Amino acid sequence: MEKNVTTENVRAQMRKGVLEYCILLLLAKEDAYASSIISKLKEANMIVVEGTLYPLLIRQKNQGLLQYRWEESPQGPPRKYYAITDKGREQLEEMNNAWQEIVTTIENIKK
Amino acid sequence: MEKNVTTENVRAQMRKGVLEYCILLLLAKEDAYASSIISKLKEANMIVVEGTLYPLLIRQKNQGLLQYRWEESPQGPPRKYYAITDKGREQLEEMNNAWQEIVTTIENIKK
DNA sequence: TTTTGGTACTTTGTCTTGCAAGGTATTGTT
DNA sequence: AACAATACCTTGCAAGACAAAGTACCAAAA
Repeated sequence: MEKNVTTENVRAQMRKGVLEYCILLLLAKEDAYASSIISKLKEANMIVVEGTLYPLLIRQKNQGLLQYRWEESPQGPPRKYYAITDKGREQLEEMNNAWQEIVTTIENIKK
Repeated sequence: MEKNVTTENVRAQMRKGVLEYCILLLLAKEDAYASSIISKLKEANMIVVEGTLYPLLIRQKNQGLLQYRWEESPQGPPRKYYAITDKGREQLEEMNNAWQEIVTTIENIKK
């Protein structure tokens, strides 16, 4: 079944708006490093690539929503584990509200 | 309770991803001109300004999703009424699916 | 010990898009 | 004529997503 380019664009654009939200949701459950975040999001159908994620993590860290620590990897270079901060959890609550609002708004417009 | 700048940004970003979707949803119900679209979206809590909407309508028209006709206004200059096309309705279906997927994805990530 | 392959992090350049701000045009009222 | 209200449109800037290319580390094979 051909999912044409336009269709992919539609999905991509919608994903953009919730990407930061997804990152915080994931990190609220457990610490993770960039590559593992990409895998997890992929599993959940939310495609992200490195060039998107790395700058995004840095932005969120600079905003004080995240912090990180280096950890040895069983194989390969060390990993930069990100953890959500208290401020990040506050922001996450805002995002939960914002998300709920958007969902409601769409439902209203559909009526 | 102060809704700070950050909070507004969070909402704004989420809205972005679904703006085009909202336009098509509205126009699928009835034809409308730009100013009225802005009012309707505002009512539904989805703030859009002219500088965003006009280029967006033009893009959607250029993609063949919309068409327009001029109509006299009871007062003031003529209005450019936009109507959704068949192609637009196809696209809208895609967007309905995409939206549903995103909602499901978020729910999955929350688990 | 050099090479290869896998893992991970980072940066650069391009393109799209949202938006503030300013502009143009039409009509009716003062 | 001047003004106010309604509409439409454009410009310039900034943010962000992503492809692509680059850097670095480690272990195992050659």
